[in-house]
Amino acid sequence: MTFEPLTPERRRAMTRQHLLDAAAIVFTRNGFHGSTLDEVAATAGFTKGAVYSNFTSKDDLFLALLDDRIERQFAVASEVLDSGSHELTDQLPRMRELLRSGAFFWDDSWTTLYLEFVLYSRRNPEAAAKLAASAQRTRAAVELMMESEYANAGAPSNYPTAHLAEISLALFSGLGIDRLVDPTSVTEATIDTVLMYLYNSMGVDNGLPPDE
Amino acid sequence: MTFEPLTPERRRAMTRQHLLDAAAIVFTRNGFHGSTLDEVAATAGFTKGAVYSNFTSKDDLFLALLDDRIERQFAVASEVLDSGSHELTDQLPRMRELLRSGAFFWDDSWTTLYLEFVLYSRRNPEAAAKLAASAQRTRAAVELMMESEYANAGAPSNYPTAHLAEISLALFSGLGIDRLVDPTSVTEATIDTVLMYLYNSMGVDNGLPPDE
DNA sequence: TAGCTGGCATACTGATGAGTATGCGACAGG
DNA sequence: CCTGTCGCATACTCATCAGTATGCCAGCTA
Repeated sequence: MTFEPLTPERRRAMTRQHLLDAAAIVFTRNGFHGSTLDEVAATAGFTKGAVYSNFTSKDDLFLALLDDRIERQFAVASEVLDSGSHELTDQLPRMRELLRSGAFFWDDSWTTLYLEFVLYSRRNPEAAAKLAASAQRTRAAVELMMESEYANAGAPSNYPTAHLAEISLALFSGLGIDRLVDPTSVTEATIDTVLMYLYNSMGVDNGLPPDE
Repeated sequence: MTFEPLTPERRRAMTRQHLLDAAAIVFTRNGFHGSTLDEVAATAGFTKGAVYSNFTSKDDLFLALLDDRIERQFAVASEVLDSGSHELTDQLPRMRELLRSGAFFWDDSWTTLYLEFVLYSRRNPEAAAKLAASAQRTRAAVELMMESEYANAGAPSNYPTAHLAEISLALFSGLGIDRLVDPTSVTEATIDTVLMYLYNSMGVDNGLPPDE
C-alpha cells in the first residue's frame, strides 16, 4: 500500500473504479437490462453525469466491467498459485483456498455476474471475443499447471491434459451454477471430493484405459 | 399422432402453446428484459392481446415457459431411457444420444434459455423454487439410475452415488456453458471421453480411495 | 337467424430510463 | 486574484414498452 498523491488523473481513476465496483453490485443484483445507470451512479456515490464522463454508454460500462473482472481473476489466481513451492502437497491446499475464495464459482455473486457476462456475450460480439479469449487463457494456464504436476510426480498422464483441464474447469463452473439453483446441493465436502478425485486420477495409475 | 377435433378449448390450448414456443425463441434471443411481448406475440402469429388473454403478465408467461420446458425435458429423458434394456452396453449409447439431443446442454439455445431461467430465478422466488425442485428431481433420477447400474454390474460403488450424480450433472452443464463461451472448446469427443470416464469409474474398482 | 359469449385485435396510457445539453464549482496556470 | 478547463451535477428529451380498455368477429345456442 504505497501512498500516492491525488493528482487529477488519480482522482478520475478512483471515480472510474468506484463506478465499476458499483456496477458489479448493481448488475449482479438486477441484471444488465434490469439495472439503471442512475442506480449504478448512486451506489458509487455519484450521479449519471459521472458515468457518462467515464464511459461512452451502458454497454461500454459493462464491457469495461468485464475487462476489470477478468483481469482481477487472473491476478488473484496467479498471486495464490505463484506463492510457495510447486510440490503436490503444497499445491492442493492452495487450490482449495483459491476455489473457495470470492473470485470464483464458490461465490454466488461472482457466478451470477459471470452468467450475466455469458448471456450478454451472446448478443455482443465484442464481449464474446473477450470471454472466449479469457476462457482459452484460463484453460492453457490450467493445462500448463497440470503438466508440471505430472512432470513433478514423474508419472505419465492417462488422459490428455487438454481434456482434463477443460473438464475440470467445466466441472467447477457447473458446480457453481448448481449452487445458485439449489444452495443445499454443493457443499465444501463436494469440492474436496472433486479435488481429491482429480488429484488422485493425476499422479496415480488408476487402472483406467488411456483416452482414444 | 391421434387426431383431435378442434373444440374451443383445444384452439385456446394451441394458441397458448404457440405463444410459449415463440416465447422460448424470443427470450433465448434477447433475454427476458430485452424481449417485448409484442415480439413474442408477432413471432407466434398473434398480437399482444393474445398474450394477455392467456397469461396475466410477462412474468407469468416466463414462469409458464419454465414449467413447460422442465416438463418437456423430463418427458424426453424418460422416453429415451425407459426404452430398451437396462444393460450397461445399451445404456451408454442411449446416454450419448440423449446428451446430444436438443433438449439438453448440447444445444446452445437450450443452454442459453436455461441460464436465463437461472438468472431470473435469482430475482423471483417462485422461479427459484421451481428450478430447485427440478434440479433435485433430476439428481434423484440420475442417482437411482447409477445405483441400478451398480447393482447390474454387481460392483460396489467407490463413491457415494449422490456425489457422483451431482458431479456428473454439474459437469455437463459446465461443458454446455463452455460451449457457449468458446464454441471450439467442447467437441463430441469431449462428451465421449467424459462418458467413458464416468462409466469406467463406475463398474471398475479403479484403485481410488473411497470417499470420506 | 338473432343474440350472446369468448378470444383475440386495436388503440390507447403512463412510467421508465438511455442518452444529451448545459451548468457550475474546484483546481490549475498565469 | 483572475480565468480557463475539466469533472461531475442538473435538467431536460424522446423512444420504448408493460399493462389496460375497448372493439370486433367467429362460432355456439335457441
